[in-house]
Amino acid sequence: MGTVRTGGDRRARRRAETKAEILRIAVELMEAEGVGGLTLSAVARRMGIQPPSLYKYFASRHAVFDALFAEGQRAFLAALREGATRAAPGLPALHAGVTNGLRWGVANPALAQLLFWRPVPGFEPSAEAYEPALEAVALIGELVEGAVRTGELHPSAATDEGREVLAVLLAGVVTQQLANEPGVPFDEGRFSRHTGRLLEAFRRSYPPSPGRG
Amino acid sequence: MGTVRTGGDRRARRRAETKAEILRIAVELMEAEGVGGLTLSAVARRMGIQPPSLYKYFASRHAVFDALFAEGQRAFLAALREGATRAAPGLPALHAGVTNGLRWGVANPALAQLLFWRPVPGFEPSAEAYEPALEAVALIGELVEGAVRTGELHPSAATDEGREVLAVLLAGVVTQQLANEPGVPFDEGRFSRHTGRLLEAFRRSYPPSPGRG
DNA sequence: GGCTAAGGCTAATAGCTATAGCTAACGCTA
DNA sequence: TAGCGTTAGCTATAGCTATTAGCCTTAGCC
Repeated sequence: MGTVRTGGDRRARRRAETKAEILRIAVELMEAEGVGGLTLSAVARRMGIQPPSLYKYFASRHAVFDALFAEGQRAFLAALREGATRAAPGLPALHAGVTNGLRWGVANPALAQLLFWRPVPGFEPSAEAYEPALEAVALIGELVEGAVRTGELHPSAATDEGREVLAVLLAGVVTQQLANEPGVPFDEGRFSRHTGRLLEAFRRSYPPSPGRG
Repeated sequence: MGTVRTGGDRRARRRAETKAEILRIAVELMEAEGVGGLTLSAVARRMGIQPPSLYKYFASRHAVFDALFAEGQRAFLAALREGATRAAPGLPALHAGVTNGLRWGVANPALAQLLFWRPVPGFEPSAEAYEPALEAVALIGELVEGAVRTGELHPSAATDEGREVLAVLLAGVVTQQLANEPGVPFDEGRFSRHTGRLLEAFRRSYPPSPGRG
């Protein structure tokens, strides 16, 4: 069927640029109107084209959300990684990674809501989009294990239990901050400013020498 | 301008019943389709009437959400109170109240999402609907103060900081449980089952005799 | 028992997603 | 550089949605 396209350089680049522009505008609108309030019509208006033209780039509104979910997961994972590698291995890396992840979440409320809540009825991320989420979970697990290896946390921190408790803390910070003080930066947030305190409580819940907690 | 209706017994009761039925069906649909996915058309279909007829009972879709928000807040507050009064004053009351509140949240996912997240674009609860939320915050504050008075928590727990940290823990449990394991009951939830552990961590963060934590 | 208002209806508007099918021009390939 | 296929736009349309306007019947209060 037809010629196999090997080159397609310029066209492919234009197409990728347009897709990126659609996603960029979508995020802007989601931050203004709410994640579930995104309409393709509004995106098209902003771009100066007609709504059906968007379907040349994304198969459906859900496909746009899926691309945003994937983009968000990758960015969140990158934030975790970047924070973790900036600090010394062990507890400092865990602390810095998680804090940088939360910082990203507060700075990117629309994408963060897409990742942590279920704001779009009927939307479920595809397996590909969800893959970096698994990586993020794995990375956090490794960071906890690192702190166990350095003797800063009890080994029981690196179990399902420990990871789940940590996940609750992270989700709690992002949720409260985004739900109650949208737009307020991380360092000034009435809830996000307790991140350090909460991680400290986590540490104290898994003291390296058992029996002293 | 017309006659002032003082009686209106039967009519008023029928009307109240119909409004309650609308809200009941709305909750059912929200649990099935997602909170933001509620449509008045679906409610009307389920009731066997035409969509415009619903406007005799609620001024708009947002008004339905407002009524649900108010109902949810009252129920959540009641759950907190009921749990708290069942246990001994002090830390047990705080523990029991908060746990019962979370239990309500997990058992009522649609209403809980409406209270804790922002799932409906453009919807902001009215002042009346929000009033019980302030009461709930006040009640939790009183429970913390109670535990301070009994010497089970450090006085600093009864500050904005302590209340905010507690709020993060509660929001975290509900968020993770509802987002990742919808439908799973409280006692079996991968996240909700850590409620006790998290409250214990909170307690340990505010030990009565300072300097030992 | 009569009148009023409640509570249903249909019709119509405007906005949404999504599909179908048309057309012009972009840019790859020969 | 000429040709041609694909792309990326368009309009029209179907089938949803919320919401308003206006009609009409009947329940039930006084």
